[in-house]
Amino acid sequence: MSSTVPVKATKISLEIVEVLRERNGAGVSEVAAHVDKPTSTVHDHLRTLTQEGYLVKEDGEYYISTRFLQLGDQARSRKKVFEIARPEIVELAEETGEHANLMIEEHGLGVFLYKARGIDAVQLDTHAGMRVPLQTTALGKTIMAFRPRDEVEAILDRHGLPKVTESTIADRDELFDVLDRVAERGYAYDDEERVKGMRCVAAPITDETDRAIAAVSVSGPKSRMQSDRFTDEIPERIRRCANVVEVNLTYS
Amino acid sequence: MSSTVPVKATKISLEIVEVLRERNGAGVSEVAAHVDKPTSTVHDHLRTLTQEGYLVKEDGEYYISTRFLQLGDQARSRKKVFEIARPEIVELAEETGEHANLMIEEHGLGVFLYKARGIDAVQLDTHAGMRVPLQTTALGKTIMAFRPRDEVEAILDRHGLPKVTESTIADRDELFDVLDRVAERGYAYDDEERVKGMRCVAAPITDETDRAIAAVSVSGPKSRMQSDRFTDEIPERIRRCANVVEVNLTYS
DNA sequence: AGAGGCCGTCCGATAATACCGGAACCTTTT
DNA sequence: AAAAGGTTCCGGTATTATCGGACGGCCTCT
Repeated sequence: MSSTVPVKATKISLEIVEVLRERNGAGVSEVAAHVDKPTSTVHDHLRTLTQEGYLVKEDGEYYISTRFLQLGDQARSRKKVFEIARPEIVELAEETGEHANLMIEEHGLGVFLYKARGIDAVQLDTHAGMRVPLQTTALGKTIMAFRPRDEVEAILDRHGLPKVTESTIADRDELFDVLDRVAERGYAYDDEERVKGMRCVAAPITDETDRAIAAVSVSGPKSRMQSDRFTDEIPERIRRCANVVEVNLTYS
Repeated sequence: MSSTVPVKATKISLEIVEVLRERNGAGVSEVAAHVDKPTSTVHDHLRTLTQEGYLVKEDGEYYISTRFLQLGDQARSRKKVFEIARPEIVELAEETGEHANLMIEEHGLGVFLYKARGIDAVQLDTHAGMRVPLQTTALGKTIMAFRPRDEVEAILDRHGLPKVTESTIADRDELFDVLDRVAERGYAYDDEERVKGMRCVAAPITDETDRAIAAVSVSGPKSRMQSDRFTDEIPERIRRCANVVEVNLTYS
């Protein structure tokens, strides 16, 4: 479980940063409790990270600093698919009035690269950079559906199939059945599998070899995601979006 | 110079990340040359950071991963001023057609929190999270102008007054003269002090005690930033924007 | 106002481990 | 084919991260 790394001190620092993110700021002993280390050790790390400018200390609590903004921004901008897909995602959100998202896979997890909000979009817990198990979203499922089977198996071995809501797919065989259908159809659904009351349609963005490099989606409340709109209109619109991005990717 | 920290290994890891950011990806020996450490050591750190998901390795080169996106996003969203100012900044950009920016101070440096592009906006090197010495921008100058003098002195002691272009203020007394005028007037100018050919107007966002917590600006090419527009119209518009944000900040 | 508890910070000894040289390995070049 | 340049692996050693303990500040409760 606790994978061994060459530089343990770095790992601890990163774990501390992660705790600060989860808790949205914390004091020394609070962090210490969560990483299971003495306060003196945690204090050493917090001090180091603060001195280097990666944390800020505000009235006794440590917080993530905006130093990470530059890093995150660069990591994202490096992805050609982001730069090309962004305007299309914005348009998708405007036309549908719902949330439109862009996801990539990284280290076996789904990463929300970008999110645009349409006029009717409900408040949602997704935010840029969020990581989720691939099989819990329509986005992730389309990505898996357009990847070689052994690669998908390797990802599942690494991250398992955690159950997020009652409807999350938790069985490996069942998942592969679903993926087969997604591959045939060309788009995937998510019916309250990650968030209760929310439905989602996603289509892959593939390269020349038909391998998924990203996925786009539209998601909204179940009440609005029904009948023709859910089964034809939106899938059609999303596939068109994905296609435009694919074409623009090849000419750049 | 090389400040001493409690956990040196963490510092080295962070330096390596910084090198990868600057170079936008690099191999082991390339990084090793820049941090002045043997390749074996650098390799240990790169391996650790990659295993923990903060870097990705693509055909022999290491890159910053989108893991940082989540961290940066959270650091920014935590700032009330960002959430409140963002829509105003967008409007500012739309109305003027130029670049509109939001800056805060962190660890004695100016941090671009948000940037909106108007229809006429020229391509610029600013991006979210970018850090600059305060005195090199109109934004930074307004922030300093609305901070107590001893605090400004401390910042200057820490970061000095690096010269970026020929017109950058490099003298401490001269800077304080400028800051005094800015404090009187309520807004600051930047005439090619950071980027050749670019002019900028900025106004502070202050709290109840008249201390600057952020600054907003509009920047554009010298050709369009002249006469009345530069001396009255834009300053007036920016101050109004800053004011709206200030009011909204107190009621939240 | 005083006492007690909690939390953050500092210090120093020691055991752990980060560091680095060197060797093996892989890939590309000539 | 072999050399060059890069990356990865390995293990000894000296550095250093770690952690217990002590100090001091702050808030709370009596």
